[in-house]
Amino acid sequence: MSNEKKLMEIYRLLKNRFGKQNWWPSENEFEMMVGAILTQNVSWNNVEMAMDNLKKKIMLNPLSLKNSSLEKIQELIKPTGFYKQKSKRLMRLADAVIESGGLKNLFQKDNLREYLLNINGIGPETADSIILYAADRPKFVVDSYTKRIINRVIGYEGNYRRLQQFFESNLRSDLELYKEYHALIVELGKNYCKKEPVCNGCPLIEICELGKK
DNA sequence: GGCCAGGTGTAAA
DNA sequence: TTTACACATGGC
Repeated sequence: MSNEKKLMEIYRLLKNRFGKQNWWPSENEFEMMVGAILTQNVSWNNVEMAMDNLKKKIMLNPLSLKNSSLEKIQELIKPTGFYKQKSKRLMRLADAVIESGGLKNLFQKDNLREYLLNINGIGPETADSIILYAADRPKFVVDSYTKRIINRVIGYEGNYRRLQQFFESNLRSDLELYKEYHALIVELGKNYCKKEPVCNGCPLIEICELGKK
């Protein structure tokens, strides 16, 4: 089976099992970006606690963050861990949005990805998540689940760039497909294909090559 | 109590 | 270019 067909078959199986995901879970684009930074190396459950704290203090907008203090932000986002680093990252994000003249202008930059990557604290996954789920542009997001699952199921390995190329060259460039595919991979990763493989009941078991080696 | 979670920056080989 | 390490809280 070609890689193209494997990727679509994996998508079909995941969608059949888990249904439509409707990612990203957020009320607006800025909230989405804040969540993208807060979820770095932390489970979404922790992010929700921090988001609630920020909402209660009406902090989920660029100006409020910029006019706040690092100490105040740190207190509110503590549940997500790495709070000293992440408070600075949120501050830089707010600065970038304001400096760009708002979200519309930010998202319309033709060098959006490079612009985001130049913000200290935004790496490839965070940048691509923002591009896909906030700016609504078809960019395939790769995370640790993606690397592990593709390695186990297809036997393909590589760094971020290589994995992203693998998906983008074997899938049609489709906004909704990319959004749902990444969300479905995360859903699978949370339940199966963990570091110690959980294959019992995995929807990909029939095309997974684990154990054939 | 130990492991893991929707990464990133920095330093060093 | 790759690898090692710090960053930190909450759930199971």
